[in-house]
Amino acid sequence: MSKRERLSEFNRGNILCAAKELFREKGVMQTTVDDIARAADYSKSTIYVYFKSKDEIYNYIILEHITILKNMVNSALTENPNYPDGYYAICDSLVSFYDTYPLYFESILGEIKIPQSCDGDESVLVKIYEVGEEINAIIEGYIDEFLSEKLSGFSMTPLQITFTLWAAIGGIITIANKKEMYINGAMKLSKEQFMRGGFELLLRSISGGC
Amino acid sequence: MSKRERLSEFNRGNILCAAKELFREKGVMQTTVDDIARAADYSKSTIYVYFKSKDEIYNYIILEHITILKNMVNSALTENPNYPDGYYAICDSLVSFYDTYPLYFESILGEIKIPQSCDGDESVLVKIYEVGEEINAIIEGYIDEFLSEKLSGFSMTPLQITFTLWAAIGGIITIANKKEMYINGAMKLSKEQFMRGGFELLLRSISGGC
DNA sequence: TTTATATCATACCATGAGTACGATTGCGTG
DNA sequence: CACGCAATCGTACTCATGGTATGATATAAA
Repeated sequence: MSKRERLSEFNRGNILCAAKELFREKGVMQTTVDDIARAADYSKSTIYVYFKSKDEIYNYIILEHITILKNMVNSALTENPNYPDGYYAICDSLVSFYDTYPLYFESILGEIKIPQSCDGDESVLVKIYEVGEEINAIIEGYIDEFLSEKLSGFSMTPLQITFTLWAAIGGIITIANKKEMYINGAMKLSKEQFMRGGFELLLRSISGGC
Repeated sequence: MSKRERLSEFNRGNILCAAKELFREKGVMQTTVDDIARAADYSKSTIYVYFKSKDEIYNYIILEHITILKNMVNSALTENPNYPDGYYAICDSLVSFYDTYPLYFESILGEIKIPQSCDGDESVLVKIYEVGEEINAIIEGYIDEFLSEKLSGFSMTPLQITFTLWAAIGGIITIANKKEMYINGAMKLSKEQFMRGGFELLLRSISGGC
């Protein structure tokens, strides 16, 4: 990598870092491009040299976080290779990811809401997609290894099960957090207890059955 | 209701109707208040006589749609009072709601993303919340009636099960639609097949078990 | 006819994304 | 050292949009 490229990476990194911090502090919408420029100590013009738009900045941050998530899932399964520990470890990864980066959870779950139209090549979006695929593959491998014999009775492929669980777990975490008050009040449960119950219920659906 | 009030309702209805149509045609973000005024044939000033903000207009439309959803769920269960038909009927209601009103599905699932801070009384938001509660109650009644004996083995209350299923079903529908292409390509399934598989999996989790 | 209310048109403000452009800085090379 | 190129800067702009202000006009009741 040439010196030029390294410098460029350095600048991009600074900008992303400042943006990340501001997004966390005051939310994505409430952060203006001028804010980012000020915090990163560049002029606004320079920001637009390195990124096409605020959206692109956001997408690069999403890429960073989906990669973090991949690593979390990966090490969860490395440390808990058996069944059902691995399953719960994945769930815990997701929960802990939500707790640490609540801003990005939803975007990542649907692997980015494609903004209006994906006209340009938008290489960031492609990379995000690819990391999403890697996460799929990791989980699918686990499902495949430990559940294939139990699942001989029904017709879903490991990929389909993976996707279904992913969707259901994501839904449970989302609701648990959005409706935490309600869960505390009407069910007398902490959101953690609620989620745990949900994960157990789901597990029963793939391992249970006579 | 006085003539004055009736006129007022009439005007509010016209505005909401125009907004609804525009939201459907070009999306919520892409619709400006000026657009709404032009389409409804009022001046912008008048719009702001009847509604405090664009957000409030949006919330009234949400209220309308969550009520539609409540009626759909209700009649689904009236027409299919047994088990497991009722369960699948609820799922189908949600799917069909998504198909007809994709714009509002997500907002309604989390029963509205509370905008920044719910400072004012915001009576619309309260009403939305109440209709959400009514939907909960309807489904909870069904769960309670048909599954209570099967569930004696484990510790979840019907309300918790209702909420968990709601969250999981919502997650599955969301992902199925956002990732329809992927599901078609990598799994060779239509999104309907995928969702059906998911719903069956979930049902197994509450009815299965030896 | 007077008065209150609803509606209107128009102009305006504030914010924020993104652009234009000319000035400046600073490094590498002849 | 001097030149030139590329990065960076600052400022001032455009444009879109939510929301407000204001004073004019219409309409219906008293």
